[in-house]
Amino acid sequence: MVTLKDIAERLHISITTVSRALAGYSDVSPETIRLVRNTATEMGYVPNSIAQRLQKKVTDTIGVVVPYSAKGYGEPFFSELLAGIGKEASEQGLDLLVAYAKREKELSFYKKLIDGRRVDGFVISRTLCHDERIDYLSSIDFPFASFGMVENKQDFPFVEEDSDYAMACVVDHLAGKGHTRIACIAPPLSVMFSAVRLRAVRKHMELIGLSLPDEMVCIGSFDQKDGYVQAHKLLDLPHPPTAIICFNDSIAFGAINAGKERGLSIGTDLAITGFDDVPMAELYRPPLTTVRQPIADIGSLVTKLLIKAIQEKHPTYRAKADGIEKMQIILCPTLIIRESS
Amino acid sequence: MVTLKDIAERLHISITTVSRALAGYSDVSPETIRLVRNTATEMGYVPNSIAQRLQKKVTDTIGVVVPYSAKGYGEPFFSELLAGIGKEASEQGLDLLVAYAKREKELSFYKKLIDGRRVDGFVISRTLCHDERIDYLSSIDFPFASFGMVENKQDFPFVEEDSDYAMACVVDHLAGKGHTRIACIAPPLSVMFSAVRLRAVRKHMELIGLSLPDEMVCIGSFDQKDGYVQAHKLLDLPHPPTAIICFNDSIAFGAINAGKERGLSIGTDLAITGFDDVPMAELYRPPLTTVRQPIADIGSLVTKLLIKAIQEKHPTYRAKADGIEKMQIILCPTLIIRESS
DNA sequence: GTATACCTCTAAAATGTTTTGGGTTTTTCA
DNA sequence: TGAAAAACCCAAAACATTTTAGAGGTATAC
Repeated sequence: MVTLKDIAERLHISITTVSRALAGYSDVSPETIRLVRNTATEMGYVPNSIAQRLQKKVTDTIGVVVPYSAKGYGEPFFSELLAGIGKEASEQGLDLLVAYAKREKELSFYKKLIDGRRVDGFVISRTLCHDERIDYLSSIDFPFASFGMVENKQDFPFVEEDSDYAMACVVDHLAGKGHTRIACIAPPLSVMFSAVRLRAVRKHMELIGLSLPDEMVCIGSFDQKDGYVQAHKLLDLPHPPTAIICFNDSIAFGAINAGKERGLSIGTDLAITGFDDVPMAELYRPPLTTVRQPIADIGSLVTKLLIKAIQEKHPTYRAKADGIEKMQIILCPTLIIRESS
Repeated sequence: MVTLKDIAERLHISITTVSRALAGYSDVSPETIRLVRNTATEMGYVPNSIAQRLQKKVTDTIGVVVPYSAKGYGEPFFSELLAGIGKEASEQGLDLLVAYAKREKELSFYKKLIDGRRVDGFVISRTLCHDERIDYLSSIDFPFASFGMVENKQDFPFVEEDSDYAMACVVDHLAGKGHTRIACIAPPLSVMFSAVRLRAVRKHMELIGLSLPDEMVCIGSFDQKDGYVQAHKLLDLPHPPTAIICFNDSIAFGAINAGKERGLSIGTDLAITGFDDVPMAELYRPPLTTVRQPIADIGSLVTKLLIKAIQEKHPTYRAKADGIEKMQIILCPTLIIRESS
């Protein structure tokens, strides 16, 4: 492996000059710069990134901790988000370090990566209303950006969707079809997006004169199986709903299956909506009415926010988040109406 | 941040001794070891992994390059595999570096990560019959392990499923239901698994006296949309098939949709089988008959193979692949019969 | 009583880079 | 012609660790 020293010896100049020539400092003559750069490429020089990192006290790496539970790994949500983050990182010349941690060990992974100086910052997703990751990272002033806000804190970089608007669209759409008994299937309300979406649904139903009684709100998990179970519960009620708002697409797929199993015609007898618009939504039968959130693009956006946050600590940071002004971004999602409603 | 030097100064001993005490060398007295370790934890010492890496010439990081095309990111296949790799890596104390590269830039990402000495080895997946990644890595003797073999080379670590057996099961199952006009929808045959599976299907059909004419073999892409298109093509034939073997689950979902659209009853009029058994397979309507490959577990297994390969270069490597003997592993998949056939 | 082995510790080198703080030569301008 | 300024270059320190090679002392063996 060829090093700066090798180049220096070959050209009979100092290592310093080689380093500065490659970096394009103005106190190196244009000739020398040209000469050094040519020899470097000719000799196949590639900087040793580890040595660079040791010296610069920067890792050029961003971290993502993906939680996993025993029952299953990759929810489509995380893989989409990861792809967006990874794409942006790769384009900016940053490495993406992914750690898979059991839920209960999650925070210790953040600590380990920070203490080992292995990442410059984190992308956080699926925030909780009170999120210990965010509390911890803010408390030690370590750079991060998140997809999702939290209940008690506002002064950190995040991307959030306008749930109020999204749910208003969904409720209006269903009410417009004549539905009055509308139910919800939600993940645990400790999860920020779940709490926010439920609040939004309730608010808009009341606004248009509908009520959302407690038995019409089912709290479960994130996945299809749970959507199936919760939908059956709802349909077992003495006055079952005619429309079910599911807080993500996986849940909605499960709910559709439950409805079908009871011989209901999804879209006419029973309306079902999702949230996210994962690729499968369009291709499911019937195709799912849902709220589009371009998750991969959001991943890129959060990454840009993170880069900006890191830059403020390291003004000479290699990656630049051009065109990013605000530290908090609220996206406006769109309702995609398909046959399930 | 506390360093070895800080500990050494506090205890009035040398940096060397601190280092060796923490590492548990036998030429440090038990007392000193105890003292040093206590002070280290008390002071909150965490080794600077970058400095360690520079010295040890090892990164404790494994790399995965995920290809993406313009139209879509995370196929379920990659996210499952990634989860398995990540889980294993995290358990072994290794970092997982994920790069997202456009197909045409894929090889250059490998080179970049190697030249920048950023990973100790790679996990490769979805091999091609002639795979330039494998050619390159073997040629420079850089450690890797793959999910999938290649046509012209046998002496590298890989995990492969027994396609011959799997396809024999599928063909027997369909033939047992009385199907004689059986078709295939396959990804490009330059992809190793696609070529191998097609060969296996053909072989077993001939073995039981059936033929697989050319018009019954559709070559397309990997995704649902393509499955849909190809299935329509097959059903447009003068003598359409009564069973379609899809070479992965996504393709099968698309084929099911195409069949439904024509008013065919999937499972009775038209049998459809998939491959992989992704979580959605069980939950699709109708549930998909498919070949189970535990992709996440395979990810872990390939990672273990990789660790073993790295160990052979660095006998002192931190991660150990215990219980891994062979360098090539052929897994026996199982046919999961559901309602789609 | 001397040689040997052993136990415990350490100074210095090495890893490959960037930065600091000059140093030397050449150019510019009065 | 002399002084100041500019242009170009470099030695050494620093980053935090591990390894090498050996020092100094005590215990063991003959």
